[in-house]
Amino acid sequence: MDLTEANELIINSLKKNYIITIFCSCSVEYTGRAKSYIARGDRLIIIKHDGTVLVHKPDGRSPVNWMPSKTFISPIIEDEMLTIKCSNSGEAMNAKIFEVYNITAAPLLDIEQLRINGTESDMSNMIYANPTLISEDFVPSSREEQTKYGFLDVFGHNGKGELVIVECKRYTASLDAVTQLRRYVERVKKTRGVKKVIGVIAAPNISNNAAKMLNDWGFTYKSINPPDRFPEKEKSQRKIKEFY
Amino acid sequence: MDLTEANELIINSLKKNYIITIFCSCSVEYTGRAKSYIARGDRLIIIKHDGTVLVHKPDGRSPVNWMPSKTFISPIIEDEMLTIKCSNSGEAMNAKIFEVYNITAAPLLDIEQLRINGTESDMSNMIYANPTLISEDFVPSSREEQTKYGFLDVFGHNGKGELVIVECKRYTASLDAVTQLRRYVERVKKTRGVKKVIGVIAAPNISNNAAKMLNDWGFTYKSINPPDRFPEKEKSQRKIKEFY
DNA sequence: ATATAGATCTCGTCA
DNA sequence: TGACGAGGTCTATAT
Repeated sequence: MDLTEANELIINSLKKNYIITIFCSCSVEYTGRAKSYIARGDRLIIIKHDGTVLVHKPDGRSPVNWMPSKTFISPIIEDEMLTIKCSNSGEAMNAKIFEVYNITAAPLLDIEQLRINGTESDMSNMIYANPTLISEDFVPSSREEQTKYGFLDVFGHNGKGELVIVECKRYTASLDAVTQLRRYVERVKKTRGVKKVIGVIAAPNISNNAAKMLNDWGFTYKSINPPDRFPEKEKSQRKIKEFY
Repeated sequence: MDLTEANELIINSLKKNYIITIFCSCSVEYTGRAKSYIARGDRLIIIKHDGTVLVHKPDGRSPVNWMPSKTFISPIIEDEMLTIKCSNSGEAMNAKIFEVYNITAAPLLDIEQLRINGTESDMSNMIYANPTLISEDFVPSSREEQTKYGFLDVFGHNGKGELVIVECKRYTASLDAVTQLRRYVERVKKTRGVKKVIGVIAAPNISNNAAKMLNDWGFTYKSINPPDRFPEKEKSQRKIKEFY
């Protein structure tokens, strides 16, 4: 397709707030949070009506380059190339198009929103509703709340005056999860001025190193699967006991 | 476009390993790592030759639904709808297409790879090459290495026999950054059997809470801008001294 | 606007 | 293959 023709089509489609897909050969340079460059190759460029721009290689899940919504987009013919100039406050991306194979533009209407479950939030709700998943004596008092101690997945006590903090993870709990729990436990200890706070990791699995660190810090692990997931494969089940 | 015709076009394009874009009205259900559903709306579906599938709403940077590469894709006419059935080990996504506005399919060839700089890795390299950025007496001995102590951004000593660990962050250092540093410091202390290890956060900014935690743990903060970035705005500069 | 933490995170790397 | 950490992460939420 002729580049001048392509340029006009893009400009008209931008005016109409169409979503635009461009099959083309292009190079892309980016400056902003980092700097990047990719030499000429065949790619798919997507321009959305909110100013989002995506550049996709022929494979891979993630765009090789992109600009977030509210980006200012101005296509221009320059040096016999069609350059899509994109900029916002602090970032700039230029896609230099050498050849256009196809342009499609259309208005798309979508007022629906994704409904999802099986998230970490659902997991903490499940635990809140079924506290015996943690222990027989666990009494939850808040869930997923920005308390003055910070954001705690599930917070409560054990009926003996000891506070309990549960940190949920949907997958294998890592060192990060344990340090996170530790941070929460210490904050509550400090704020409440108590010596003992029970810290619990609730996750389907826990990594070897994380389990060791958990043990070092006197926390406990409870194997819990998040709701609405495929059952874990047996081989990936870890036995927490082996670490004690 | 007729759904049967669309179905055949998709099947043929899949056989040829083309990248396929579908402007359509569809609903999408997903089961796997979570469960999700989005009701009928206009969307752009992208199928790549490596088995990646993306479903994009008319706005927003991220796909509303997706399947990773190596997904098995089988389009089928069912109940007067064109369903794109996608599955791999553990996940399944079905896009039920009610109406097709446009299908474009083409072979794209791209052998180029993105070259990028200004990452955290570049930042640790910069510090390694210019140790006085941290302090006058800092002597780095390794950078970004998976040592037996774990992954350390920059590791060295101060010439007085005291070990120094530098954790780099490209943006405002958060509580997470401090807990991470703390984990590294303790690991090195334990492994080397020394009482004192100097922990340093190198970042352009640090959050208020992170600075307090840093102070509590006796670590230090050094304001350093990562290379190849736009200069920080003055207003966003934090004064570390106010926390001490 | 900043801070915080999750995500169907994705992606690379290294043991 | 799992573990670990970065990312131009993105996104939502709370302050």
